[in-house]
Amino acid sequence: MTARRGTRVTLVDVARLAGVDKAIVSRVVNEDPSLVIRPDTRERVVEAIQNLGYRPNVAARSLRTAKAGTLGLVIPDFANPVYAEIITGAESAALAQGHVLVTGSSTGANSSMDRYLDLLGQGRVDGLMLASPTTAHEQQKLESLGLPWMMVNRRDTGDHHRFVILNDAQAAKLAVEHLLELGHQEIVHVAGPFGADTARRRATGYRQAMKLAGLDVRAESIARGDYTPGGGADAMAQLLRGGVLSPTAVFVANVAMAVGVLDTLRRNGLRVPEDVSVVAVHDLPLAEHLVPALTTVRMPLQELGARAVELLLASSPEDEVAEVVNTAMELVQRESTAPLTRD
Amino acid sequence: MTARRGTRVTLVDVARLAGVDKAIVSRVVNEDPSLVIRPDTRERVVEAIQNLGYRPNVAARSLRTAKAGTLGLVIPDFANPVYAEIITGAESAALAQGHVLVTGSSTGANSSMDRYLDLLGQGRVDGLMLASPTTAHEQQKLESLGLPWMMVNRRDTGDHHRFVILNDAQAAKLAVEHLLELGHQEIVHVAGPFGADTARRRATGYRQAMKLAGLDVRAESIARGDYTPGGGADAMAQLLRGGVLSPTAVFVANVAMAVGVLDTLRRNGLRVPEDVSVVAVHDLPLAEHLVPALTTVRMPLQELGARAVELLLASSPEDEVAEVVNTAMELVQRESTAPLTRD
DNA sequence: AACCATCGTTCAATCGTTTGACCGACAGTA
DNA sequence: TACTGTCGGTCAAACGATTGAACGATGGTT
Repeated sequence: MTARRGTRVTLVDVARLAGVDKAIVSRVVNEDPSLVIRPDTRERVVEAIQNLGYRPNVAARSLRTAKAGTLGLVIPDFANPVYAEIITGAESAALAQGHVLVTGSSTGANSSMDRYLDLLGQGRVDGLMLASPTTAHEQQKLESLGLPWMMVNRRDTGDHHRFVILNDAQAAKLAVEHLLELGHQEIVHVAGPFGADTARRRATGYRQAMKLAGLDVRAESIARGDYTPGGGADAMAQLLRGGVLSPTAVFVANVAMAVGVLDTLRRNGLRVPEDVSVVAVHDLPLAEHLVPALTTVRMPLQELGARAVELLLASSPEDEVAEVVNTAMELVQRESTAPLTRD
Repeated sequence: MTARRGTRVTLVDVARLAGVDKAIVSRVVNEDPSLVIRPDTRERVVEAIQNLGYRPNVAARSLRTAKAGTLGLVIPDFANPVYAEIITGAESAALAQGHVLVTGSSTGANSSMDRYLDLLGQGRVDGLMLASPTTAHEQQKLESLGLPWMMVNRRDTGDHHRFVILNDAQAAKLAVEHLLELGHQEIVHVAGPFGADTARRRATGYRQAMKLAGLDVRAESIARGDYTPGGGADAMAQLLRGGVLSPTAVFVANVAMAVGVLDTLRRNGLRVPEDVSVVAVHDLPLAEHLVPALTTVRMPLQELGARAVELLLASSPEDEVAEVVNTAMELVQRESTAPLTRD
């Protein structure tokens, strides 16, 4: 209640009011198990803390303990809703463990990755999660910070094993199996860019599911886009042009490209889902509002973020971290997929 | 180059290597203007810093200076792209001034606003920006922290004057004037929720623009939604039902509601833009991918975030802060608006 | 020759917590 | 009585950077 503005309340103030040494107060605050104390003394201390509105000073504590109580997360772009989900999951996991999450984007005007590493590598964070593409030079810098770090939703090509990813292949299989169940056989794939390992895994899942169903996948059945609407539109156009057989269904590697795919189909006079079914990975709010509403496979991105935090907090800089989060995925069926209708 | 893992390099290490006192090193690092030093000494110091890869310890510095070098931003939800823009702007402004931005959401599982204030009010941040709704109790708590703080894109009803907002009325006027220029007169408004002051200002702008054009605004010309697609759909349905005259154009208070508005219009057999034109505030990536692509008024949200940071860093807890960011807004014309065609 | 100013640098207190070491009082035991 | 062991605390040294004050050397002035 007594919240004096301006004056910071310290351990000493509390100790004085409670008539004990500050060491006692510190141990009470931190619930030191080695502390033996009379109940009434503890009472006095707790009361004094309440009365003065004492809050431990983070800087002093960090200085002493060499722990910041903070984790860093670097993402490419705040506007991408995929990262929003990762952030949300990471944030609440961090909070649950008494840590604060600092999220930075690596593409801002003056916020290069390098700049961030400089800022964060001074004891400001206890660990770092990277959902952004990272150069070898940056990785080296990371190593030199002596912090635990890991890639999130991204598996790097180096010899490091420090990542948490999702089961993208499984998601792709779910999507393709849905199309198969609807009777489709001419299923093409709009894949993600070469550099993205999520794209690679989704393509693999597509191939596996097709193979399992006894269907061929020819080179012309796959076109690569860059995870943007424009890229998706182009890739779809290419598939329509090149194919000998006309596809009755499309599996798209992400929702952004699906937007372009829908557009290309519409421009070519193809109705969705009457003429062509479309399904994409992963479910985003946007998917519901497209016309037609998009069928998707929802991936556990929040859990990915949360798991990353847990692993980070439990690891040393030297530890290997390699995990595939295998929480169940869910097919979200909307208007863009329908049973095959033979003309 | 010499980046020893594990061992932290301190001022003393640098001082020893350079053969000077640590005070000198500190002053060199901080570019203390009162420092007089021989060029060759400075050289030695700088070199030692480089060689050891010295980075000042933030905790120690914070403890001594009572500054954290960090600003806090609390938003309701990371998934909302409106906040993504504010974050981006705030982040790069903060970085430009050598500060780190900590962004937290107030709606997460265990991340109530209260919890955040607890975590941040321990010297972890030098100031706080709130883009979330705030209770009186929370505001009181804020005051007791003795930090400078302000509301962002939200003006509170209290007697405080601590906010940065945009010129929402002006945005609304731009939108309505666009419709007027296209020849529309029966222009209705799907407004935002009662609690949101942005909604109030946009409604005011709508009224002003109509009045300026010599047009009446009757009560039935405005319906309130809750800034969600569902709310927009309902509000539009209400406008179609209640009105004596059928509207030829709709001004929608945000893009999320516009999604629902488009849906309701479609379900009622009205084509956009042939039968009804639709324009919304503010421009989001999503707007481009709706069918039809949505005409919007782009607001300077990044600048809002940036300006908030600047004002925060330049203010004391006692200062009043009340600013309307007046950067030019822009009408982004797409497919959802067209000239009035008289049947 | 004594004095003073300036330059370039060192000294040392301080920020608020944490934590191992230490210590007096009291009870139980031999 | 002397000794040992717990209980309930106190003491003080860190952690690393900042910053006002002090200080020795040098050169110039009178």
